Amino acid sequence: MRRESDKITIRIIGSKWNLMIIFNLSHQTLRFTELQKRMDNVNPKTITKHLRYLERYNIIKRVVYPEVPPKVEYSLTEYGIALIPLLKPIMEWGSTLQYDITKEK
Amino acid sequence: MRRESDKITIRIIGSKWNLMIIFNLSHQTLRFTELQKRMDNVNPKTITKHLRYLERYNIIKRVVYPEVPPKVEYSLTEYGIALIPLLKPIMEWGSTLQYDITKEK
DNA sequence: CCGGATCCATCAGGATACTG
DNA sequence: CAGTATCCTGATGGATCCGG
Repeated sequence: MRRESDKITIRIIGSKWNLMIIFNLSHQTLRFTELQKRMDNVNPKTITKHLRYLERYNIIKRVVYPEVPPKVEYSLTEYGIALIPLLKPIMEWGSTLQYDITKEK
Repeated sequence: MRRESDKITIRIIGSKWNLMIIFNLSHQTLRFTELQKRMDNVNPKTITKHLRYLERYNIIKRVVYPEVPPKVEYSLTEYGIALIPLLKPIMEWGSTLQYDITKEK
């Protein structure tokens, strides 16, 4: 590992949940429940944990509307948006993955 | 998530260990113990598990030399090498990450 | 030297209930 | 609605030992 920042970067993109959140917010703002629905109805604790983590690194934005019932919207920040075009080529790369069944354990 | 392949891709790059292996092999072939040393001396079980996983997807290559003592070398395949230039921009992106201490929990 | 086998601690995440 | 709290289970990874 060359740089210290690489470890943090790996901790961010090396996480299934973080990636799923980022992808789901990549082209739209979503409320908590909407996001949860798109993430296979994972339990709220898991989502909250990763949302807070991404928020701390200024990758996503959390906007609370002081209403009843409560309304909270999540979206990517400028910084987070900058990640999307970098992730795209990797997904393209992954779309041609070949699973070797002979190495099945 | 748009495609089925995206889920697999996320399972590959959304893993700390997989990323660390790929990075460590990105510019050199390494033997098991050398790789282990560079990965903070993580236990062999963890390394083996992820090496096998990456091997099954043709991302890394495992070459066994029938010697005594045994010698096994790991390196990226052509397919794995193709991932490196795609990962680089993301590491650059991550090098400017800002941690927001006010959102410390 | 390359791992597989075993035992154990930790933790992520599921299920569910509940509140501001 | 947007979480937090609680309880629980399964997977992950550490530590150690051992064999080919």
